[in-house]
Amino acid sequence: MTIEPLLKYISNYVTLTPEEESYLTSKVAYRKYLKGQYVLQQGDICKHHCFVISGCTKMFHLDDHGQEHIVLFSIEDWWTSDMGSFISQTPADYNIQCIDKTELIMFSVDVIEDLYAKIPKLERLFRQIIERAFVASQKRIVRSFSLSSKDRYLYFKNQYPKIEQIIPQYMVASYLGITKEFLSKIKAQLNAEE
Amino acid sequence: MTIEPLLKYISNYVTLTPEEESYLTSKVAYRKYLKGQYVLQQGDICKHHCFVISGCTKMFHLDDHGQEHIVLFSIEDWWTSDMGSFISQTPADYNIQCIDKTELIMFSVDVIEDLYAKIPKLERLFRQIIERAFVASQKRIVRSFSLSSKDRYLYFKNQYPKIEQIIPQYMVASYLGITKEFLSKIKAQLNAEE
DNA sequence: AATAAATATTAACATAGATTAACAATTTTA
DNA sequence: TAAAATTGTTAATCTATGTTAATATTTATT
Repeated sequence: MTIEPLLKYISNYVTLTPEEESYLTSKVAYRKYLKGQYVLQQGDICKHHCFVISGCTKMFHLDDHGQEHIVLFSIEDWWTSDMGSFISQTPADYNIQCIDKTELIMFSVDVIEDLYAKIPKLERLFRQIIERAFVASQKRIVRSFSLSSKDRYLYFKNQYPKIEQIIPQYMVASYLGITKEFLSKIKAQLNAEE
Repeated sequence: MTIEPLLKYISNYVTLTPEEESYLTSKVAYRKYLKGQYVLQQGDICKHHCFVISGCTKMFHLDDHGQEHIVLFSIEDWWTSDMGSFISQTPADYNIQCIDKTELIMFSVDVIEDLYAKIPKLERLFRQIIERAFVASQKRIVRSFSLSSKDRYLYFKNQYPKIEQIIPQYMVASYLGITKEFLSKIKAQLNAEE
């Protein structure tokens, strides 16, 4: 069954009864996207919080100069949504686009609220997931101020080796907040070092 | 009563019964700090999640070169803690220091878990608070990549006018990720503009 | 009020990283 | 397999911001 990876993911943190599992399964939506398709566009309302079954998405903001700033990559077992837009149902700041053929499990606002009410364990789990995402986000801010571009690249490489394999290099540059040309230079320099 | 501002803050979001309010009150700790005192030091375990009643704190990371990177200012009605350290009881990445005489309401790990269990409304509220903090943190990452230092300063000034009044300028610079000298230059330039 | 401590400014010079533009390599499509 | 499209590299030049150091201003202490 396609939803299996989500149930397995959840079971790492909390134990659901068979009834709870089938209730959850009955409520969420499964959807396949092709490479290049948008799950969300900046300005639209984010209707779903999504769990990635397979594939890869990027979430990015398009600034006034038409520049893309990648905020988040999501691969299997991770989540994606414009949380700000989702929780207040206001226009999104971010685009979410599939970098590969991607399978998602989608939680609508109503469904997620219903699940919180019916299965409090899930509210607890989602709180903990957000807490960890928040911690990671704050750490990224500190790294962006305290590390050089080279060190941020090395950190990324080390932290997300899987992601580096599957995305083009210019997206890594965007995630790191540098130009693709400068990342090229950094890599050349790293190669020269040994 | 010193805890009143916390109850008032909570009442903006959820309605507690008088029993719940007094249970909450019986569980949390109130503490006064003097200017300069540390609530938490990098490397220690963060024992409390704190609500600011009055005063101001800064949370910052000290990097390998001894440089201070300010992650967060907290004034009245806001929260402070090293969330990563608090939730997993591991050594803190951040220092929390009082910039002024500061009054805090402190939630220990045990207390907060007990409150979540006894008053699920509070778990919901805390989830929502974290969600908003996470959204704000992600937006700050995007600003740090898409805006110039000048524009980040203008954003800060506009967003946190109260904080700018009470802290020295070199801390604003640290929060923005620039040197105090460069912030001076930016301000001189802004003054020259009109 | 006088001194000391903390904070802010200014200017000369240095550098990480951006920009531009041309080209090279790889991947996709015909 | 060839052409087109996408991705990556290199090098010259430019710019935002950092560094250093001297000085000025404000605030706290005696």
